Amino acid sequence: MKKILIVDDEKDILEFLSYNLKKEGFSIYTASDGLEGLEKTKKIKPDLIIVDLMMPKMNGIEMCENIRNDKKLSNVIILFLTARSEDYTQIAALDSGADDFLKKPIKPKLLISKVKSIMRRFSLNKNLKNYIHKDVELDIEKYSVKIKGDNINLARKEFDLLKLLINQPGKVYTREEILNDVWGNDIHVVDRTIDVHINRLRDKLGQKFIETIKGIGYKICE
Amino acid sequence: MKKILIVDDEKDILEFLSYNLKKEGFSIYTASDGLEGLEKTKKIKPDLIIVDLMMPKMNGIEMCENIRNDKKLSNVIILFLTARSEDYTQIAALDSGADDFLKKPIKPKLLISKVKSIMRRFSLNKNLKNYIHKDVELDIEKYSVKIKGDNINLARKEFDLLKLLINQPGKVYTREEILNDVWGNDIHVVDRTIDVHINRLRDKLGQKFIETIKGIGYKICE
DNA sequence: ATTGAATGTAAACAAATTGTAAACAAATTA
DNA sequence: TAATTTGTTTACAATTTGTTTACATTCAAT
Repeated sequence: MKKILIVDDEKDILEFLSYNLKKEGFSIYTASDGLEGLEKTKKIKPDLIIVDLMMPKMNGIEMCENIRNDKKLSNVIILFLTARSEDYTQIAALDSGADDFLKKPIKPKLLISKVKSIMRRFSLNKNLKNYIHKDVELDIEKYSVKIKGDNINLARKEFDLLKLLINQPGKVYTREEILNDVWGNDIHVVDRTIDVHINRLRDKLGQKFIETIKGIGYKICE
Repeated sequence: MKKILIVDDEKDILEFLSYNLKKEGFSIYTASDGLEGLEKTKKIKPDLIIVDLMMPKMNGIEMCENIRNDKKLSNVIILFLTARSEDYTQIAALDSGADDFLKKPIKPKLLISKVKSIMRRFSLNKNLKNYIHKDVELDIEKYSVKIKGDNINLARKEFDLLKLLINQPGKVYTREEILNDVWGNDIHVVDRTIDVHINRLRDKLGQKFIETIKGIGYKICE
């Protein structure tokens, strides 16, 4: 399910947006200033961020620039929320890396329509994703994995497994989740097979990269 | 160079947009109604289409739907031009597959900014005429390939295959992608045929130019 | 410390994928 | 038409990848 982070200091707007987007089946997260927004972005890794231009602590443009400068977050789509319609503001925002605009007052239908449109556009390019965690860098499109900049070779299952785990470092993935995601629909393998692949990943990525949670599953160390 | 097709029935606007976008180094093509726009889209395969909502013969929304329903054209970006700002118009347009809006009156700076922003997001280099990677040089129009300046002879299928792969060195192309792109619509070949052509390309370009990603496909080494 | 279940790990085996040469078919050119 | 080039299929070898198994080790609960 697509995750949307909404960042605004006005509670009314947060609630209004949350309500309307939840109704459409998105997972909604909120933050009330730029700093919090930045933190949550790192933590949650939303697909889309809707952010108010004018906020205390860190405004939308600064937040946007921060996000765009972080390789790990560079895939997210950013939608600006603004009452202002002056050109210079729009240009400043575009240069900071925003993908689109929503002007206040926001009308629900238009909101949904825009969000869906931009999501659709995004899903066309979804293979461009990169994951970076510690020394390990994963490029989905190139099917390549680097450690400290050096390419290493992973077999397909190893790659898929790593791709899943690195999606959310720190999160424990159960054997069931792993089987469902990496092996797919009709699973005809013993679940010890996972252990073997984890073992091979450890050989290649270092012993401390993946942690075992006994009785549950595996996770990538934060 | 990026190609932009502008479709509008008002001459003033065509000229205004052409002037401003040419100045930025884009190749500009124009059409004055939806039908002509559709034809030129098929012929020119622009990177971006700027199209007026209200036009004679075929309006922007119809044209947009036609384009989105054509698989070969579905990658093009569509930017709507509208004087109206009523929500229902925008929604209809977004649903028909438009990617963004420009509202009249258009301000030059905002126009350039938006076009560049949207181009950046879709920078896939699809319609380039020449590709150069390492020692290999490809001229699409001449159908010729040079290695270190010396011409070599590639069969048509080999050329098409190389053209696809060299589009994005480093990106892995799956067998499916390759079949769809090189063999086209009704594919009547076994996918091992790809391997044979890859093999022949390797004989001609050197063994290290194309890399196999086992279980996935092939890519050109960066 | 003991116990037992869970996990680590190496090795054996099975399955899948690709490289490659050769044969043949189809298309193109002389 | 014949000769040549190009495209496709096939078969088999080589290699890589995936899975299972067996035994060793670890860890947490008792």
